[in-house]
This record gives sequence, C-alpha cells and structure tokens, in this order.
Amino acid sequence: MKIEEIMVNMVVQAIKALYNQDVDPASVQLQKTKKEFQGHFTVVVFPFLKMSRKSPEMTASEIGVWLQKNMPAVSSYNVIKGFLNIVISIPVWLRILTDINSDKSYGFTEPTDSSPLVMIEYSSPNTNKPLHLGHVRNNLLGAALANIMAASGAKVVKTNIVNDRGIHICKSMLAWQKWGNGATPESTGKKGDHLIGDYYVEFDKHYRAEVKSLLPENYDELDEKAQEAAKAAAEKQSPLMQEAHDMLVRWEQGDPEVRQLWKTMNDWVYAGFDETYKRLGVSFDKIYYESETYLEGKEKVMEGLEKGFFFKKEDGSVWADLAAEGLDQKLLLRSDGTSVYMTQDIGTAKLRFQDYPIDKMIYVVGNEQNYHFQVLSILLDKLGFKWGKDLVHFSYGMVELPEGKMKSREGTVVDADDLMDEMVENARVTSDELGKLNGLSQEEIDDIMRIVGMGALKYFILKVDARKNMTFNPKESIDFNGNTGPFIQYTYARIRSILRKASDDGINIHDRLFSDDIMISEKEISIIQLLSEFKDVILQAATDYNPSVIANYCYELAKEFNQFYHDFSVLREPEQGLKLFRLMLTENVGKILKLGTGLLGIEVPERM
RNA sequence: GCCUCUGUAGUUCAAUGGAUAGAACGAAAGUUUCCUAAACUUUAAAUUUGGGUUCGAUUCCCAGCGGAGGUACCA
Repeated sequence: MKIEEIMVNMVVQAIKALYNQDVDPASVQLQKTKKEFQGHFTVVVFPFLKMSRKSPEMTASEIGVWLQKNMPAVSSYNVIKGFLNIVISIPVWLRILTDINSDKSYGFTEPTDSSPLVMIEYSSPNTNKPLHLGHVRNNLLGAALANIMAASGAKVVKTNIVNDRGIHICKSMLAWQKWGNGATPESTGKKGDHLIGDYYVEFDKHYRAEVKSLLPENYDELDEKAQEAAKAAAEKQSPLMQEAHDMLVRWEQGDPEVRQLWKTMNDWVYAGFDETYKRLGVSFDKIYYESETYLEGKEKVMEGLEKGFFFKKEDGSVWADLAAEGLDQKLLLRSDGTSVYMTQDIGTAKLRFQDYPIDKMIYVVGNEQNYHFQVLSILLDKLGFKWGKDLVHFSYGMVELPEGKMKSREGTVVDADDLMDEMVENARVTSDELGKLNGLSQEEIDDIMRIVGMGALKYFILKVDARKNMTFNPKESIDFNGNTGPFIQYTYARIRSILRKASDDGINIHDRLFSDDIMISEKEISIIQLLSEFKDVILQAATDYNPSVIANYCYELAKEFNQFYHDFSVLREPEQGLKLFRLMLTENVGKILKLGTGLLGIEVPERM
C-alpha cells in the first residue's frame, strides 16, 4: 500500500477519534510539502474546521499529535497556519526505495482481460506532399499518448488513416504527367513523398499563372467584390483544374490507366513516409486508406437516411440536422453524390468497429477540427456506435514559427525530414565545440548524435501542453541547457558513467541491506519521493491525455538529481551503507528517467 | 455576427481551489585539486481588466479587452 493512501486513512481515523465525525477519504487534501517548509506531506486542515470548531492552528496541532502517536512512519510534524506538515521517517523512505528497486516494471500497469481496448488514430497524412512540422507534433503526441495509455493498463491499437484519394493527389499526378518526363525517386534520387510534393507545387504554380491569364483586362480596376467574382469565374474555367477533375472522375470510375499511375505514385509516397516514420520512431498496428473507406461511409449515410436520422434536400444533397444538439445542419453527401470529409470518417469508423471491439476511440487531430469532431461524435452515436458518444478528440494546438503561421504558399513550411537533419547536425556542431565524443568510433558518434538531435526535437514539442498553440524556433530549438531533452539525456549518461565506475571498482550494489540509522539528506528524500510518484504521473497523463506531464516530470527528476550529484559524492563516500544507498538511488533515477523518456519516444544514450 | 479554445517574468513553458505564483532561456555576478562544466550557486523580473462565489481564486462563474481556430457542397 502506498504511503499516501496510508496517510489519508490515518487522517480519517484521526478525525473520527478526535471529533467523532466521518469524512470521505477522497476529501482529505494531502499534498507534497513545498520546498520552503519542513516536511514531506502536507494536510490542508481548513475543510475540518467545521468539525473541530477550533482555529486552524489548533486543529492542525491536534491532528499532528494524534498522527505522531499512532503512526510509526510519522517522525515529526509542524504547523503553519492551516497547514499540517508531516515528516516521514527515514526507514520508510529506504523501504520505498528498495521496493522501487526490486520492481522490474515499476510504474506500469499490466492490462487485464477487462481492460478497455483503446484505439488511437494519429498522423493522418495526405499523399500529395511530405510531412511537415505540424505532422511532427501530431505523430509525436500520438505515439507518446499510445505509450502512456498502454503503460496505464489499456489495450492499445495504433491506427492511421491515409488520405490517399481526392483532387489533391490528382493534381500531383497531372503535373507529373505533363512536366515530369518520367521522373522517379530512383532517377532523381529524391524521396518519393518529396518528389510528389514538388509536382503538387508545380501544379499550383501553373494553375495560378493560368488563372491570372484568364482574368479580365480591367481586373485591377474592379472593386473587391467584382474581383472575387472574376477570380472565381477564371478558376472555374481553368483547363488545368478541369483536367484534374476529369482525372478524379476517371479514378472513381476505376479507369485502369489512372489507377495504375495513382498506385505507382502513392507507393513512392508511402516509401518516403515509412522512412520519416522510422526516423521519428512512430509506428502503427493498422493502417486504413480513405480509398477503401469512403464508399463504406456513403453506404452508412444512406442507411441513416433510410432510418430517418438524416434528410435529403431538393438538389439531392444529404444533411444531418443537429439543431436538437444546438448545432447547425451538416452536409454529408454533396448534390452530385460524392462524399465529404465527414462521410469518410463515418466509413472509417464502420470498418474499425468491424475489425476491433473498440471501447474508446481517440483521434489525434489539430484543434481546427474541434467542430468536426463534435459533430462526428453525435453522428456516430446516432448511427449506433457505442463508443461514438465518448470519442475523444485529442485536440492539439498549431505550431507557429517566430515569423508567424506556416504557409505553404509562402514557402515557410518546415519540412519534417529537413528538420530532423538540422537537429542532428546541430547536435554534432554543439558537441564538437564542447570537445565531447573524443575516443568514440564514428559509428558511436553518429548514433549518439541521432539520439540527442531527435531527443531535443521530441522533448521540445512534447513538453508543451498539447492543447496550446506553440512557437517553434528551428534555430534556437536545440538548446542543450535548461528544460530540454539533451539535459535529461546528459543526466542519464552521467548516471551510467557512475554505475560503470562502481562496477569497475567491484562494488556490488545488489543484495545489500540498509541499516536504519544511516543519515540521508532532505535532497535525497525528495528524490525518492519523486520516484515514488512515477505511477501517479503516468495515470495522470493518461486521464488528462497529456504527455507534457511526463516530460515535465522527467525534467524535474533530472534537475533534482543534478543538484544532488553536485552536492554529494556517490562513489567517494567512505561509509559503506551510505555509499550503497546513494548508488541505489542513482541507479533508480536512471531507471525512471529511461522509462519516462521511453514513454515519450525519447531514447537515452549510455554516454554522450 | 455566432460558436470553441486561449491570455502568467523581456522570451518559451509550469502551477488536482491552497502557503511567499515555479522553472528554463536571455540579462547581471560567481563556482573547475572533485564520480561527465551539455553542470551547479546567487540577483533582477510576471497572473489582461472589472465584478462574483469562499476561510482562500492564476485556476470556478459573469462581463469587457487582446490572440488563435471554426462557421453548411475544401479536406
């Protein structure tokens, strides 16, 4: 049983004994004592004043006296205003540390037969362009969330929905046909996703030039409204866009030539994506393709129409009326019978539900889709998906650059592959400047630089509360000081170094016993206390759907350890018992740092 | 217009309704006979405004101001 739970129960008993009142254990406010005060746990006594009918100080003192008398773990207490600070005795802390040490899968909850099956959708790329910084945040959050949910005892299925059909991919295909001269990833040496992305840009360039040429001569003299109308007319006339539309129609009809081109080009893109995913360290258990789900969506919508959930307008378009839920009407099928985003999501949901006994569905999608998922939840519920009502839209904020929003038009999009290259290169430059890495093989150096560069990137993104928009500065993002991934990795590498040295000295830190009378400092107790919170941190991150909790915990632990490391000697302590204790503490800080960063998908190096 | 999210040091981020609002970067000043100085120690510096709820509000509620996103045939 955890020390916190025991404390809470004892407080409940104290209230019963002192004031003859029953309190709900959940209402007992037990928190970590702030650094400025002496003690480890603090009981807030304000809620008990009605029962005691005494001043806050008196009440706190009475409870303190009772606890000290009846609880051997409590060695002393002090009262400041309405706060009762409790000091836990050293042997208790030693026992907590040895418990952590002997627990191989410390902090992780094993799934059972009754554990919920959680499906997490993330990444969701379009096949017409490579992944960018926004996708990086999505992928890192999704993968970390999956790890955290699994660690908290859920059965997790990671899934991806690839947006592989539609006008956007036709644009790339058309541009490639027209201006590609048969270019392939092999012939150009380019990653497939980048190659396709280039033709998407190429299409846009020609298209805009074409639209411009179709504008009336007096365009500049028109007022704003007329300009808009003229532009819309020009866009509608554009032969290029019409060709792209024709291609989409032929695709839908299953034209073999178009399908073949589509398949070839998509395969190039997937090969490119796989490389990027691998580097990012993300993976999926099951991938769905929109080309395979959009027809299912139409079917499901028609079914809903028959059952009277939806209605048809005169022009043939199908709508859902969500007025009862306080929302608008929402389009589900266009008047020409083609599907929209919502239709596809319904179809994907249908297939997923067939494939897995889903209890909870989590969609990792940007916050610009908040409204979409609000509607999707209602629609899925109406259509009879049992998890529809409580689907979770893990909504994350946009990533902005110091110059403002990323815009593909203005070429300010940060490409995922370029970014990763830059991070690793930056790690190398910084390490060279510091004269690190001497005496290591090139292979080792490359591996460490990969770990550090990627760690810097991942940590920088994951430490921020997912819901918030964040600013990412590519130039200054690799800061190896402060609240950063490399700082945590550095701490881990130091710990490994200490343990190697201990091992070289023939110190066996296993099979040891602690005497109860060794003197350990408050700093060390504070570290043990942090270690003991690991499981709660995981559970909190899982219930809040927020990986940043884990990131900030790891930083806190690394920081505390660095301060301790600076102030105390680990290996040079002459007293055997204390030396072994410190080594055990060190070893377990390393263990938890590795587990914690592992949840975020961040590797830690043995040396750096 | 309407709906949703958001507002904390110069900057980037923290803070289950709890104590004197924490860190980091940047700024100023220090610490290498010492297990990795990518470290450590000091100093200066912040809750958008006005109400409400209560023992207590950065947190919850209402209103104003600022920022972001969405808003019916784009995904």
